[in-house]
Amino acid sequence: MVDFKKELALSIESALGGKFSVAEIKALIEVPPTPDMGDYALPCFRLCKALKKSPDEVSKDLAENMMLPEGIENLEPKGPYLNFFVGKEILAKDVLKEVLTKKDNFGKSTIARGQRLMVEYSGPNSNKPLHLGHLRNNSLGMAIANIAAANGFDVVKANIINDRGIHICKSMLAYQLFGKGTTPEKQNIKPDHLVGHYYVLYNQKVEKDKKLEEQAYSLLKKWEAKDRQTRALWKKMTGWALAGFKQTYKEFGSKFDVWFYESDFYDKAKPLLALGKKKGVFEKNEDGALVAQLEKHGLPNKTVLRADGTSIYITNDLAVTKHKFKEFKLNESLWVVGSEQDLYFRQLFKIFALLGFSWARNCRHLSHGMVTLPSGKLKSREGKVVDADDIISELEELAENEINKREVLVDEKDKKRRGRAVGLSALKFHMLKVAVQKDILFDPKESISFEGETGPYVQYTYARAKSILRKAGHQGTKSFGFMRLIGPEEQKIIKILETYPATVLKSLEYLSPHIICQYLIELSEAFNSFYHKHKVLQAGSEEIKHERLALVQATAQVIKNGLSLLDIEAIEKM
RNA sequence: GGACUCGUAGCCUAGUGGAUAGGGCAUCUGCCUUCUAAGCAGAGGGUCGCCGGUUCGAAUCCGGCCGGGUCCGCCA
Repeated sequence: MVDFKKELALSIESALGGKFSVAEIKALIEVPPTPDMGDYALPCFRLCKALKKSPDEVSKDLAENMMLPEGIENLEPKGPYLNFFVGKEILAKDVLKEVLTKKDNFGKSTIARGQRLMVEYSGPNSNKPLHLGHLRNNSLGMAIANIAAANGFDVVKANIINDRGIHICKSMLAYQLFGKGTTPEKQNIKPDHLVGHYYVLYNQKVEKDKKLEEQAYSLLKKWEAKDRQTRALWKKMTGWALAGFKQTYKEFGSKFDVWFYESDFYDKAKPLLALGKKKGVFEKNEDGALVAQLEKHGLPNKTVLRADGTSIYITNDLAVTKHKFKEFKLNESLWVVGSEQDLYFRQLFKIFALLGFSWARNCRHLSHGMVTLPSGKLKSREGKVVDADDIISELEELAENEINKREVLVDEKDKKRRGRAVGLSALKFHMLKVAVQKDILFDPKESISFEGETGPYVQYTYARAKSILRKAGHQGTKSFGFMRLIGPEEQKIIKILETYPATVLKSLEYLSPHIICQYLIELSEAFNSFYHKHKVLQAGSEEIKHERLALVQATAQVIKNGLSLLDIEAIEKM
């Protein structure tokens, strides 16, 4: 595609006699608020001082003196702004040809080629099932991984299972005391839910019996001492939890290339701890615990090893991260984790820097807001959560009901498949469309809709477009002379299509999938307006019909490309 | 108490220095013998938390204040 901003900047630069660089001018050029003001505009405020003229004069003089680049048909000074108009036919041809020849690759770039990026997300504790918070995290992790890959990153999607620690021992203890050797099969319950049941039970029982705390702790010591019985129980229960997670991931669409288990790393931090002691980064405090001395660096100190020598979360993270960079030869590592761990990651990364690892500066925490309920924070300990499996199946069912309302005699299997696609898109889009750092208040009764700015709305737009192409028997556009797509509705779509590649780059730059969501909403709105105003199949002439079909095909293509970045399925029929 | 973060119509939300602050939900009015009404067109609804500052220009940057949230564990 022609880079009109660059072409304009070149012309303006030479008209101004080199007083400003092309890059400076290009950065100033923007898109005016409404189409009647043109396609591009130069605000002249920044230029006027050096030129010793008023911005209005600069704009007027430029309008008289500059050469119009090819494709720019007109220009118009309007007060301090200089507005440019791209030829409608040229724009249509330029954009549609690009979309329809690149197809699935439209919007991809190679700016990060050769860079290996690990995206770590999900990170569940193996003592309870996944909940809605995990689903936001998973949606983000997948979208970020897709967006990075679309820009050339060699992405490694990683999951670290927190399968050891005091919290695991709590579920184990409750099961030991009250489980009577039951199994998920005997209870006919999803295995991770059985484990979660005992975690909640522990927290109920410990209210009345504080001795359970000591018992859980002694279980942890036995575990670290590799006590055979304890390990056997642990293996059984984490196996259940993991089997359950994998079912949920499969249903939700979460994918991972690598699985890390904390239990493989809890005792691998010794060399790092020794290094830290040698460098004076870690010091024993009066109780005997090993503490990272961060206060002189503006952060609170952080314990890295308990006084009794057992590991805590950060002990593992030290070892895992070193392993990650070394074994996977990473250029960068990104942790997709909630904002409640902001301080933790600042401490962790600071420790890496103090230990002298060069990769410390390539660690990044993608912090996201929490999901809260009208009654407040999600609390697994009290069982006050929106369970991931429940909410997924609930939405799939709601979507199936919607299909039932609209269609009779649908094939059951097909209905299930479509219901699943629509339900998941409602859920994922809902959590991806807001800026990452914002908290999301989730009201189970009201939050998820299939109308308005939603995933299903975008899917619906796609299905409409595909339906037209089907009915037209459209085989795909082969020739690219578009002289008739000059109406405001058509031009609006074309201009939005044009900005897709820049939108994808922006969402990578800011690590913000919501930019893609906003884009898809805007494109869908433009297409639906066009759809209502103009007929494609019964257009005035065969030429118009063919050109409009190309526009429909290009719109469908870009919606599909955008949705795939969000890990949402574009379906042929709603 | 300190650090971080958020504050935009009744509710949710976009906006990372530029022209008249965009959308969605809810409310109201129209539009299905015409390519899928999960849609479209339109109406009403705004002290962009408050006060200062920087700037030709501030929802956006800076300072202060107010309000919500999170964190400041030898939990994860």
